[in-house]
Amino acid sequence: MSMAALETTIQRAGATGNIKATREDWLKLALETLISDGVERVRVLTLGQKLDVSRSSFYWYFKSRQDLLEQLLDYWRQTNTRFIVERARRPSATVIRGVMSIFECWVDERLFDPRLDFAIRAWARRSPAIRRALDEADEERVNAIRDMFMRHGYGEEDAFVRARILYFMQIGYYSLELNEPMSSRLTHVASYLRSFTGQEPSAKDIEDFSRYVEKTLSRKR
Amino acid sequence: MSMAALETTIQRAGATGNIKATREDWLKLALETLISDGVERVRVLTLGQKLDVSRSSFYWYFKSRQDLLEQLLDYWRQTNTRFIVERARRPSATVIRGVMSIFECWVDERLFDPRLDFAIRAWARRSPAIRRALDEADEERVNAIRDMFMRHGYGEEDAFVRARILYFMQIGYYSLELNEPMSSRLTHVASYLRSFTGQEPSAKDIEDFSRYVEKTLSRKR
DNA sequence: CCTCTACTAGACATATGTGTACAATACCAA
DNA sequence: TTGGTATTGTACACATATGTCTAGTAGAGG
Repeated sequence: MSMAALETTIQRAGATGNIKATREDWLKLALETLISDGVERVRVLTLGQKLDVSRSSFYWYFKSRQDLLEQLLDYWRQTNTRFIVERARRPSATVIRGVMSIFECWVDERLFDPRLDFAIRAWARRSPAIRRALDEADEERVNAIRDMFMRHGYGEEDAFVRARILYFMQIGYYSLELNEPMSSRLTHVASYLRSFTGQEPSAKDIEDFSRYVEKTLSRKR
Repeated sequence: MSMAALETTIQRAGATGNIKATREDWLKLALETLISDGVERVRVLTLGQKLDVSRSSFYWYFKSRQDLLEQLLDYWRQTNTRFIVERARRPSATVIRGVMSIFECWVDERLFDPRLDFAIRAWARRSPAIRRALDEADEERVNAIRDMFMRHGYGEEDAFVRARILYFMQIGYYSLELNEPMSSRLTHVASYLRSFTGQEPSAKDIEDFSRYVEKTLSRKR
């Protein structure tokens, strides 16, 4: 039995009645649909068909489609921004190490899911409420990175510009959806660290980062 | 009478029958809708309502909704990539001037429309055909920028990385939709030129670029 | 075993979308 | 003025979406 199936069983053991799809099943599928297809495709009917469950079940767990969408936004709020800010605030011996901390988010999708972020960006184009939430998140992220640079002695203006370059460049990278293997991406790490900090990374810096990435990939999912 | 209204009159004078909405009216509105709301919202019914015309007129000009969408993609293909490549190929005395040529696309929406590009990116997530077209465009753009760096003596690997940084950073900037006034953006031009080329821009470089931007903004639309 | 409860199915009402068939209309030219 | 042609309107058929109401049903606990 797979982990996912096991979890589902555990969830269902706690429940009492005639359950085919749990609230979590609906939420998880909705999230996957948001990520891969965009909000427009998050539809009660379609989700129900995929879960092999009548639409009316949906209305037991959720007030309406809008209710579901709001919970998807909450999920994004509580995940994607939090880890970037946390990593940026983490104490570091050098700027290089500080930037490396943030880089961890770019190589570990459990810390930052670029496809979810993109889906929210597309959503924000048509919804002022989402737009506001996204602007707040972007500002919070850039500010956290800027503060990291400032802690390492960069002036406020310089730190701000460097934070922007680091963050914008990464968002742009994700926008292209290149699907490069991690090995190719790693070959550029030294160049990026040099550009972003203006300082030369040591061999040990690069080595430690490679080791971190390897460890992360091995215990993936 | 406005320019747009005049053009419309001229167009209509050439036509013969009972015309309320021209083929160009449909295309233009569809493009605007694609840009501001995404493909999903480009709908025959909705467009017809906005043009105050029955849906059946649409089927006179276009075979189907799919037909219209393909023409929107063609429009994007023939505009957004062309000018970047053209500017990147343009002969330049220094790298700084070369990068400045490309920067012209980032400040003049007639050369590159970031919102259209973003709409195509969102579209590509659900359509393999669009995905292919977009990958080709991204590669063509990066290669053109890389070649520009190589013409100014950068090694192939270095030129490639610099091209990516320049391009990714700009796509990321547009993804955030910051809506900064041009004056704020201009204050960072010297820093960007320095980062992207590794060389110091002259006072005249900055001055010339500011003048170009001013000229561009004044004759806008 | 029986009942309560948490969930599910199916029918209904309504809205919005695509695409087709054919009649109606307005303008130009003969 | 008369007719042809290019465009548009109306009506129809069908698909897909949301949300509500009501009658079930499966399984845990008494």
